[in-house]
Amino acid sequence: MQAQSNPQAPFAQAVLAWYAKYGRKTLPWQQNKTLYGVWLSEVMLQQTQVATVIPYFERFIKTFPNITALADAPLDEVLHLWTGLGYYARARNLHKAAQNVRDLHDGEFPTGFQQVLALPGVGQSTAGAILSSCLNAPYPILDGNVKRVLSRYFAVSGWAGEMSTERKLWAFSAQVTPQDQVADFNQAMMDMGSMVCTRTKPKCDLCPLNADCQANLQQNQTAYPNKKPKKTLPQRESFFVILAEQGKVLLEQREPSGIWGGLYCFPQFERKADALAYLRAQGVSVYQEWVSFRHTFSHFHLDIYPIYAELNREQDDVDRTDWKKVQENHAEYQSSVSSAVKYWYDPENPDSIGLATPVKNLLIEFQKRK
DNA sequence: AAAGCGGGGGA
DNA sequence: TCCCCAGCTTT
Repeated sequence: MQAQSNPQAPFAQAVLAWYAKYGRKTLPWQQNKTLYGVWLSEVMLQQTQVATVIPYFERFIKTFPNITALADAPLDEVLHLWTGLGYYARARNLHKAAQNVRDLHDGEFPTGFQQVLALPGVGQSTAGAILSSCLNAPYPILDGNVKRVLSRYFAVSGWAGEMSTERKLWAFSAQVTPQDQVADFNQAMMDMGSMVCTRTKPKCDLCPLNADCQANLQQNQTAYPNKKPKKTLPQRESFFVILAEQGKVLLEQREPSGIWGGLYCFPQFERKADALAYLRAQGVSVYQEWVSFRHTFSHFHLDIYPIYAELNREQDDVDRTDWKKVQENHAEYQSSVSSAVKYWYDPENPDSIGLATPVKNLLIEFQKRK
């Protein structure tokens, strides 16, 4: 989809005039713009607000100054730097995309819309955002901020998760996007969405579009965009076994896809009896139950019950086949983190691996109690 | 406690 | 083509 309006359109004029006065112009990825940096920032900004992204972006650029450096890095290192940002599939796709650019595009980030769109983790809006921001290419975008501005301005009814509503919003975005100054225009739309056309208490008196905004004229701004139909989330529970020995903690790497894919976690059990059976198999009879807490995903609540136990190898003579395997895997880890299934993590001397937020917090709790 | 936020992948 | 999935921050 290409932008359709002419550059003199009043909508774009008003938005660009607002941007000149109030828009964001000093974000880290707006300085010395490169396709690599803008792509990285756009992927981070999916599902995540600007203020949260900034420190992560700075660390990434410092560690991986160019896309080849990112492609050549171990995935564990990428997930490590992503720890806390959430939606870890984004990090796996980012790494894969960097390798595609290295292997298929000679290490140069592509400039054609279809080539950019083909990169894993890049959809229509992100591709448009990258090429418009860096090259002023006239592609419309449709992130959450733009959706809010447009659905209010045009009084679009229907939840944006429905295809028909999504199509309407894309058509409106294409209609209002000018042919010139697209980088500033798209940035302005995102800035207006986050600074003026906010979800609650929109500052319509400061909005350059207030005279023609349907929602403002009707004084029912917060009716748009229509809310997602809500359903009660199912709840599950999980018992996290925090097994310690000599200040180190046993972690396992999760499957490459699904929840917390590729991240390292404590051994997990759906039932308490299974967690205790596991401990018995390790020759452990004494354990502590730490206070449970809830971690909420988009589709379910997870009630986490941490069970802490210490292993003391000197005192027990139980033959532990599993234990030997752990030791072997630990030895293997010395040469390559990614081949490790299980290993002993030393919080005093942490490795570059990805950790889910509850795991990271429990490791902090573990250190506090030591 | 609830809402919000882009894209991948499988039905 | 549609529907389901995912993790954290903000309100």
